[in-house]
Formats: sequence, structure tokens, C-alpha cells
Amino acid sequence: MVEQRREATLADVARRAGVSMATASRALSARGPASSSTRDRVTAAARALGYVPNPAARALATRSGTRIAIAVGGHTAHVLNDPYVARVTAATATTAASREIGASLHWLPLHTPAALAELAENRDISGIIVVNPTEPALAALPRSARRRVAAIGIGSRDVPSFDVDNATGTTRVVEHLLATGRRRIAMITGPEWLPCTRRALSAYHRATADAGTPSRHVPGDFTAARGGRAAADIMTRWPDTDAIFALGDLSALGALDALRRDGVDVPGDVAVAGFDDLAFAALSRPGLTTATHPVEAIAAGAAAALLDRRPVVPLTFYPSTLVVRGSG
Amino acid sequence: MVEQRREATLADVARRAGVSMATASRALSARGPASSSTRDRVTAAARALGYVPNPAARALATRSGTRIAIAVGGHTAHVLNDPYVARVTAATATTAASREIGASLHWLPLHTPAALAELAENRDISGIIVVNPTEPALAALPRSARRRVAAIGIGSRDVPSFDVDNATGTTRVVEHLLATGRRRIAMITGPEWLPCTRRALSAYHRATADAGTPSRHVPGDFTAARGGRAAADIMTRWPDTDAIFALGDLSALGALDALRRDGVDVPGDVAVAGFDDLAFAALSRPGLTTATHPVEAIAAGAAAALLDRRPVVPLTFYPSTLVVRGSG
DNA sequence: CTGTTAGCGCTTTCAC
DNA sequence: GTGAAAGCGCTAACAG
Repeated sequence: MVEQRREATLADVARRAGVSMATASRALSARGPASSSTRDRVTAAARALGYVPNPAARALATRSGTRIAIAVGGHTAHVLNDPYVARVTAATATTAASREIGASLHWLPLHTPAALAELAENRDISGIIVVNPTEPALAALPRSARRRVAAIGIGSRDVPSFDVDNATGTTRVVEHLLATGRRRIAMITGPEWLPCTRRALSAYHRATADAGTPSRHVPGDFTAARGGRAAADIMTRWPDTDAIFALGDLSALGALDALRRDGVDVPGDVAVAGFDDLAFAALSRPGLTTATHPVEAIAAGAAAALLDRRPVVPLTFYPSTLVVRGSG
Repeated sequence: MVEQRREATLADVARRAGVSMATASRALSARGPASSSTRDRVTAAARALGYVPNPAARALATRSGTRIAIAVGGHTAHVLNDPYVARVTAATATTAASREIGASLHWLPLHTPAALAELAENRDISGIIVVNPTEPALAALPRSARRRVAAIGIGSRDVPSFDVDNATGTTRVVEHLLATGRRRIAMITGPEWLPCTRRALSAYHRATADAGTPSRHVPGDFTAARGGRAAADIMTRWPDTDAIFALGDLSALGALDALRRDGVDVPGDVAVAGFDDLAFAALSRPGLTTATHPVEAIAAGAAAALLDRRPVVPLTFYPSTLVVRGSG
């Protein structure tokens, strides 16, 4: 740690290394030609001076942007208060910090698919992480947005997707319920406009079909209140249901509560399982059986892909593992 | 919305308004002199061109930074995964978005008070929000950091504090417990090194003293596990305790669970109350009695103070209100 | 009140 | 492989 009166600039580094600023820039950014001896001298000078590049200057010169935007679709700006969104934001802001940039959080009105494209036009934004995008929003992206957008949820030809493997996670949960003797398993999903839960729904259909048991599906919205209503709904329509799997712990906890209130014993009469493994899943009584969701790793992966601008596989799935607790 | 081949720059605006760039800059930023007629012309030109200032250029010229940093003290970087920290980050990133900047999240090792000062040196950072700072960290700040740091927690002569009014919140909770007949109320606080909970502790001491009831205090760390252990500890040391108040819903839920496991009836034998009103406080059985904590408003207030660089009162308290549920 | 003139710190042609 | 020079878009003296 070298103390400097004012922050060292590239000019200082170049001077100390006895080269021009242009050379110093190339050597440091490893872009363009540079002899290895020069590179070493420049690197040494930079370290000696405690040189840290000025992101604003770099952004201005390269038009690369100064922050990574997180965009979340929803009916109201209220989605920005969701704990899941908060986790994504914190993880992104941590990754961003290590690259000397920031993260900003934006609401995308659900019925304005052009909003995402508009964000992508903003040259001050290095890249965008779209959380739970819809197909129309993705389709409205101009080609120029390629490599500038990554999705946590479904992707598209141009937008790589980083997501939890909710198909396998779902399969594991359903198989666990089947293995413990459940035969009439109902599922509560996310909002119907949310495409990224479709894979989970298919996995559920397949798992129940394979077992020769019925499929019973009710959409939710990831809130506890709606989860409770969905559970009541399920028990009315299919009174012999012996397990409820909700895609989201919050909904599952809401379901758990509703069942209990209606005098249904959990897990005696009906098993309940969730998805996400939130901190609170371990605190309910009975504890909530669920599947993990590595949000932090997913957000970090998406952010890194965006910032590194390196070619990336179109679909990256992060594994989800079963967590068995008392509820089912 | 006007479509432009390339983004309009200040030069375009100035040209269209028939003034110099300097004048356009003054007119738009409302800094420095400018006749109102000029101002109007410039504003109109800017709107017509759909002009949006380039934050990177502005940051470079003014050295004002491109992001707001959130710094959280803790023993390990694990504190960055805390849901409370995530809420603060999301709220800050939202406020930042409206100012075209970003937010980054940083861990401050607890025993390196200089880490905060070092962050404050970074000229790419517009301002810092310190979450739960310690006195040594604040004391280590150079004078040059004035107006660049705001605290969510304790402040100092130079650092304004934005915090929930946990003294009043605590008083309300304790008075509620007293009003419902509790007489031996114990309190679980945060870590002992965390100064921002002291006010709450004093309020607790005062409220119990006023009522002529004993004070029973055990430190915690805001986690559920520790809350559970603290509750067990309390019941061992003071078996006649009839209420436990935890400064943090997570701890309260942990306490609730531990009591239940030990066969203690809640609220029959012992009432339990928390603080924060997390989403999950409403989902436990019995529901958790608690006090609200307007994290989003606090973070937005701190961020705005930092970005506006306007004089700010040293201490801003956000009100906390009692939420009575089944646990006490 | 307004225009001119220098930068802010970095990258990037384009010669050499 | 390296250097000179021209910006990126904006603000801040300093004259007038």
C-alpha cells in the first residue's frame, strides 16, 4: 500500500516505466501488442504506485458504461421489494464492486416490452441482467443488445440464460414425495405469464405421469397469501390431495399455514414442499422440505459473463438439491 | 421520445439553443448564473433532442464518482448474504438508478477500522452508506470524507446517521408486553460490538425500570440459531421469565422455536416479540408480535443525502410502529 | 449573464 | 512494438 498525495494516473505509471501512455495502456489492459519486457516494467510501475484505473475515464473513452443494470418485470414497481430480487441485487452489487463498478435496479412494467430495449440503449449501462423476462421483452431487443443482456430465467437466441435447474429440482422433490408414499401431488407454480417456471411444470407433469399419478396444477404468484389461497383451492377441487408442492418457499409457507388453519395435518394428511430454501424454510414448524436455489452464484455468473463480454454458452443451469425437513 | 442516430450530447443541445456549451451546462445543471430566457431555450432544446447527460463524462469532469458504495462491517464476508443487507442494497440500487448511477456492496472486516477510510479515498465512489458502523471505523475517517459518508446505525460528528427509531420501537414493544400483564421481560440484543442497538437497550432498561420490573439482557447476533440459544439461556438463568423481546425477527423466531421445543407455551407461558417486521414474522405460528423497520425508506434517505450533497441533520430517525400478532 | 479555453484520465487510430 | 495526438462528453475557471 503506497500512499500518494493524489491517486496515481496512467501518466504516472507510464512515466515511471519510461514508456508512453499508449504503451502503458496496452500493457495493462493486455489488449494490443506489447513486448513482455515492457509489460513487466509497466506492471511493476503500476503496482509500485498503487495504480487503480479510473472507471469513469475508461467508460468515457470506451463507451463501455459504468454500471450493470438489474431489470425486473412485474405488474407494479413493488416487485423490487421482493426478497429474491434483493438477493440477486446484493450478489450483483458484490460482483460489481470487485470490478470497480456499480449496479442499479429497475422495474420493467409487464405490459411495456419495449422498456427493456430502452434500457439497453442506455450507453451508461455496461450490461443488463433481466430477472424473469418474458418472451415479448426479449423479442423486442434490437440486435445491438447482443452480449449486453443476460437472463436469470428464460433466454433467447441472443440472450444467454443463467438459471437454477428447476426441472431437476422439481423432479427430485416429486420423486421424494412419491417415495414417501404420496400419490396425489398438486403443484402451485408462479404467475402464468412467467415462462421460466414452465420447465418445472413439465418436469412435474412428467414425474407424476411416470408414476401413474394425477397432475393437479394451480398458478400462484410467489406470495404467501396467494399460496394459501391456492392450497385452499386445491383441497376444494381435489379433496383427496395428499401433497402440495409450491414453486417458491413463500407460497409453500402460505400453503402450510392455510392447511393448518383448515385443520389439515401436515405432514400427516398432506405433505408440503417448496423451492428456494430461504432462511425461513428451516424456521417454520414443521420445517419446510424444499430444494435449493443458488441465487448468489447465478447472479455472480450472469454479471461476470456480461462484464467479461466473453462468449458464453446459451444455457447455464445451476444445480438444485433436495432438502428434506418435517413438512413432507 | 425522439429517435436519434447517436445519443444527443451537450454540444448538440447548445447548438440547437444557439448558446455555448458552458451556458447550456449551467442552464441544465441549474448551477451558476443563467438568464431565465436562456434557461428555457436550453431546456426546450434538450427535451427536443431527448438529451440525457452522460454520467461517465460528468463524473470524470467533476470527480464526483459513478457509484454509491454500501459498506457492511462483520467478522466475515458472509454478512453480505444477510437479508437485511440485501434489502438495503436493493433500495439503494433503486434510488441510484433514478440518478443514473450504480451501487456496489463491500464487506468491512471488523478488526480493520481503516478499511472504511480506504473506501472513502476511492474517487470513483460518490458516497458511502455504512451499515452498522463501529466507532473506531468512523473515527478513522479523514476529514476529507465529510459529506461522503452516511450511516445506517450510529453516526459521528462528521457522519450523519439515518436509522430506525429503535428506542421508541423498543419502548412500544415493552409497554405492550407490560400492558398485557408480563412482568419479567428479558431482552436479546445484537452483537456487543454493535453500537446501534445501545439506544434500544437503554430504552428497554428505562421501560422496565419505570414499571419496577427487572432487566434481563443477553446479547445475540441477529441469527435464528443464536436467538434460540439465547432463549434457552434466559430460561435457565431466570426460569420465571414471562416474556422475551429480541431485537431482530430472526432471533425472535429462533427463540420462539427453542421455547416450543422445550415445551414452553407461547404465548401462554412466555410471550415473544421481535423487531423488523420481516415478511416471515406474519407466517410463523403463532404470528410474531414485532415493530416495523422501514429499511427501504432509510436507505433511500441516506442515498439521497449523499448524492445531493446537501446539508443534512446529523440524526434522522424513522418511526417504528408496533405490530401485534399472536406471540405476545 | 455568456463564451473561450482547458482539462478530467483513459483508449485508440495512425504513423513510424 | 511503440509514440504522438486526437478525442470520449462534460464542467470549471477566467475573461469579457
